[in-house]
Amino acid sequence: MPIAPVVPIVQVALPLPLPQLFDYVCADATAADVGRTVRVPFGRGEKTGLIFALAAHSAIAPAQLKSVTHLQRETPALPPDWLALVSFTARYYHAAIGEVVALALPPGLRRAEASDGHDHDPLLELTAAGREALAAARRNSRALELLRALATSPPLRRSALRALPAGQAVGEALRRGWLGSVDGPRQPHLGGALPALTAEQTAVLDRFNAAQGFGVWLLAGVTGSGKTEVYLRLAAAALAAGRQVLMLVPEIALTPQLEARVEARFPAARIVSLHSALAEGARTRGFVSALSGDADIILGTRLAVFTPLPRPGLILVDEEHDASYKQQEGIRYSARDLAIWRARAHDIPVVLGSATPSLESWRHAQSGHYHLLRLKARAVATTLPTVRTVDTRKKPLDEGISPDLQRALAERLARGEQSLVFLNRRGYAPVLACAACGWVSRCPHCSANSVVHLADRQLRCHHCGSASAIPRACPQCGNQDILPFGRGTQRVEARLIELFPTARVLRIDRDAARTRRQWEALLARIAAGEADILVGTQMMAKGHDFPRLTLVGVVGADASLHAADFRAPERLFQQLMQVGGRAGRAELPGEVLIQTEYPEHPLYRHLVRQDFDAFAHSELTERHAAAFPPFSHQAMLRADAPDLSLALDFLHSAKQLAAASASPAIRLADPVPMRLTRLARRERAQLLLEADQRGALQDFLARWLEALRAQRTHHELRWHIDIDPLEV
DNA sequence: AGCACGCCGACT
DNA sequence: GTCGGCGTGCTC
Repeated sequence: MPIAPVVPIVQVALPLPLPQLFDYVCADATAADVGRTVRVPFGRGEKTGLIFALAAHSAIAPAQLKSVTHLQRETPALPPDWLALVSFTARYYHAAIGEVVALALPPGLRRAEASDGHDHDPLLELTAAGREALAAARRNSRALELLRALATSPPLRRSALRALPAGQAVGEALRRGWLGSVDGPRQPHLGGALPALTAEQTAVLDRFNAAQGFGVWLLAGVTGSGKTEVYLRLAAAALAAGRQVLMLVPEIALTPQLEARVEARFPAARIVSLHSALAEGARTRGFVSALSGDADIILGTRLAVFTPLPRPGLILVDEEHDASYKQQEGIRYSARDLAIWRARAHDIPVVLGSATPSLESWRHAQSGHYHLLRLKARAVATTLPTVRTVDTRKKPLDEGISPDLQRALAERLARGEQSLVFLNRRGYAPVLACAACGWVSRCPHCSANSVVHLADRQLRCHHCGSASAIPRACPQCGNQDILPFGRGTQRVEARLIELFPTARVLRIDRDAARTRRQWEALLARIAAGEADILVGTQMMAKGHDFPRLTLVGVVGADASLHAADFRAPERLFQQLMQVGGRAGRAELPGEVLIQTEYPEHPLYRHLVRQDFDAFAHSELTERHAAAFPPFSHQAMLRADAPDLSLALDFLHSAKQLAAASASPAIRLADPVPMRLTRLARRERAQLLLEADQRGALQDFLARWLEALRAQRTHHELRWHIDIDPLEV
């Protein structure tokens, strides 16, 4: 009996919202091709997919199997651990595997062209000897050896320079005298005088260094305590061991300082920066350079968690509590949680850093699942800012500004110091209203008010972006006296200009800093001392140093105090700690004034004492009593449609379907309209699911969602599942 | 998701 | 008599 030749079958993930892999015949495929991209016929067209596995047989009838049209072998294959990360992401967030691939791969690798090989990594230009020399130098993490390797030959030198970030390469070339006396940036200092460590920092590093392999380390350090220095020391050790470092930051646009600091500290390391604002080519080059093992440090936003790391050593997650680690649309993954999963898979440490850890992480640190590292003192010779509340019930407010704040601002002005008035609401006023008939400026597409923007004479919806001119009279009754109610940054700015005519007032919000360039220009003006009083939203809260800023006034924080979301207090505390941390750096002591009508509120009392532990303890006690996360696990089924009833009907039927098969371990809430029910002409509703055990919830969801997907629904209805939702 | 096929209303 | 609405079903 003749033995049938075994034709290899490749199992391919395709960019479709379907859970399964697709089998294709690929005559010359070997195990080494797993993780490579392929061009395959699909339907009547063609698609690019990623080989996830090789198989000898397929469940699909042989006659129906098509053949791979092109197997891309130019770029290195994605390694098995990367495929495992993608598979896990698909499984955990209940997303289609091909869609996770599309999310995780940079645009340049999502298409596999028949090779003309015109797009390539600059490093590939290096000769074999050059690559070896670079790799050896990197393993030893010795800058001089790397430079020696660069200097061996002009072509090698040129290629190697191109492999460095532009500014750094110019600097290096200048140092080496390769460019003569061309004007360029100042020489980056190599190594040089490292900042001295505080006793706390030393203790933290010692504890970390005594451990090895996988571990989650929660680095809880107050603002200014030198968390970044700890990151850099940890990174240095990983680099010295020839390993790669993945460093995640919430928003790279807001952290050019960190980028510069990393580059200055590791001039010989290849640093790749990855974020969604990057051009397609640059993102792809960064990804490939990490994949090929050339990149040493990968600095990026949440999407960088999918960067392949052939020689992983350390993962850092800065500001781990930040909500921007959770994707809020499409596949709603948490980069912080995936970073932890990856660290476990690679058996390497992951460090979560924050001045105000998420209560999830804090609880894990309390229970011993994570190792807690603390930095309680500021690294520079300065005490923490003093924080006090201003009871606004007893004070006359002038456009929201209390006499206390006014006095404090005047003092700073007299001393030539900077102040920040923090108000997390942009625009002039949140609503325009008619006192005669009760008309208010509603967004025509959302269940929200349209915000008055006096600067460009518009009413704008902050949710859908729709805008219209400010009417001169009430559109409903013709009354001429329609008035803006409430206050935004523009209004406070305007009043501050009147109150302090000699002061230079600068507003910093998303309207003033629409682009990264505008934002950097504003930062430069602040740094150059061109502003006395800053009026800013939460943009101002994130990791920037303002050396001359000594006063932070918080206006209108009470609004978040009574929000329905159980995470609202956590967010408010984090935000106020963070913005308060802007006050007082270097040798100037800082002061924080929080205007409130509830000075006795426990949240403010913890804030005044800057006692995160006590705040976390009281919040966790409440969460425990209510069986909220981190004491339970949640998933949210959301639906939206032109009609609310359509969305609610779907959720009700979904709940019925769930009740039929759910174990008592799964708690199903009732379908309810979302807080902002109407958004961009669609009505939204949600159904909350809870369980004490993550596994039970996951098992149930897998079955339930499969059944839900099999159901046909009204064509105008959209739905999605959100695992570990941040907003409930 | 696309993109077919497949049956019922207003037009050259 | 056709063009076209989107309901349903499949894609290795």
